[in-house]
Amino acid sequence: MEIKRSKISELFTSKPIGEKVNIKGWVRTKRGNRQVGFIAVNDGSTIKNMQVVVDIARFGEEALKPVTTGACLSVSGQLVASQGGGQEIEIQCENLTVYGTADPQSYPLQKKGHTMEYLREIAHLRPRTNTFGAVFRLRHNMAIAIHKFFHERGFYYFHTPIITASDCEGAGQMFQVTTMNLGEIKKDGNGAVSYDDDFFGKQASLTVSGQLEAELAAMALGAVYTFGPTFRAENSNTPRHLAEFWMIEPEVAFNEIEDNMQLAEDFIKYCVKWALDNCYDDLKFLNDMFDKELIERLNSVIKVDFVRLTYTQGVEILEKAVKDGRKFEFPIYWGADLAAEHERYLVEEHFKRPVILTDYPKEIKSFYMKQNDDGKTVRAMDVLFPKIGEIIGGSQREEDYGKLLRRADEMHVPHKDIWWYLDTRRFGTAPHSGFGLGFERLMLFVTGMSNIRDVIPFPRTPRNAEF
RNA sequence: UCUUCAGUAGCUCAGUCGGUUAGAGCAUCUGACUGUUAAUCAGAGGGUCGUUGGUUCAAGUCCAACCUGAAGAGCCA
Repeated sequence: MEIKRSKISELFTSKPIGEKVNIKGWVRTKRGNRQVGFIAVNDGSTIKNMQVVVDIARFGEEALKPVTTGACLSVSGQLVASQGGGQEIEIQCENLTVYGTADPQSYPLQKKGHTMEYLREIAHLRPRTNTFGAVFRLRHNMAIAIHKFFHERGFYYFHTPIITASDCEGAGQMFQVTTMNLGEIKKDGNGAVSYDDDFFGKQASLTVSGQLEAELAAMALGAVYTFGPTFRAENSNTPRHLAEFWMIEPEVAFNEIEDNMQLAEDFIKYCVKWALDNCYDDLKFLNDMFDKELIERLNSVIKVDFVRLTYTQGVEILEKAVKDGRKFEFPIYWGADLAAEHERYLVEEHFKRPVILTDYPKEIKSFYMKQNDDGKTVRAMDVLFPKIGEIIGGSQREEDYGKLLRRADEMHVPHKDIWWYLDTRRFGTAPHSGFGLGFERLMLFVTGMSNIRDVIPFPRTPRNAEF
């Protein structure tokens, strides 16, 4: 008789002791002696393994030969309270089918731990480890939390283009998109590449941000957010950068910078709380395995108020620290862009909690940010987090057509590339604000992982596009 | 892109002042064991010392270039 398959997570929740159940999953370990075998099976539904107990006398030693680490099984039997100490329940095996074997000589995952660097080389198999199972379950949950947060607040999920012909944000080097034969590129009279015959009839690239298009949507739908892939061709080799990453960009009409800050703070707290409420088993594993302060840090972030101060105040604190003998590698003065060491000092040493810095000098920020009356600063905001630095960058946007135009000119953004963006300031302009958050940066914080390549299934970095 | 560190068995690493046949733990295989918890115990097999070139009587070890990985910095999210 066929028994309906249960997910292991369901069995651990409902614990139908005495019932006949069926599970399907992959072998993590096998132990035992001549009389009895113990198989730990994981099906991805939870970090917990189901222990399957096999009476060797009944099945024969040969039957267990193909049951090795990595093999895929279907197991039926009675769910019983475990006689051993390591787990609450287990399955007394009555029927065992091997769907797929995994040759132990060549299967790259062993029972013992591996380094993250090694697991990156076998990214096709690393979801089968406890660590990456936990990370990817969390990744899913964070995506759900993001959509729930915005949906509950009346935001619309707005899809901005992946392929774009405008590079106006200046957010970084772009990947070019073309159908031209790179072996025979057509040049014009001046030796410049001619895009007339290219697919779009002009130069096109992968998006570095959906912000400008999200602003268009905010000017109609009121409150929107994007959540999609983003591409940067920067040669950045750090544990915090990817060439392909996912970004969340809310944009809200009538929000001033203060509303924007509140939204950012509420948003992060909502996501962190979601993880604590819905992924505790996985967090506990990551906490015990990699980062002993993870859960404590997550709990603390949802409790404290983020510090809010202006760039000018931040620089004053840093200047005072220097006067008191604190050494920094880079000089600090009003007008300087803050280096990572400066941000870290403010967050980790001075305030010891998340910090939102606002009102930066206009020279070090983008053309679209709203200018303050002092003529020197813009209504930018960066949310700085312990361990990972800048997790959010945002601003109130310049809604004044004339001021925006002047700023675009000063920063050499051609009008012809952003005529559609400028139009929003000509037709029914409104104060509005928004921010961008790198999804994998949030993942770093929530999982406690230390390298961004370990919070995305298949990382894209310079010289690496395997899988 | 810059700086620093690393690359030796399937994995994680040791290898002293350049000198005999390159070692360990885990994994794998064989055997033992009446309920194991990263099971335990005994034994066995397993090496292009990242690549190329150089110095030397002699190179895993010294030098150079390159490749790969990591950390920090820059750029940013």
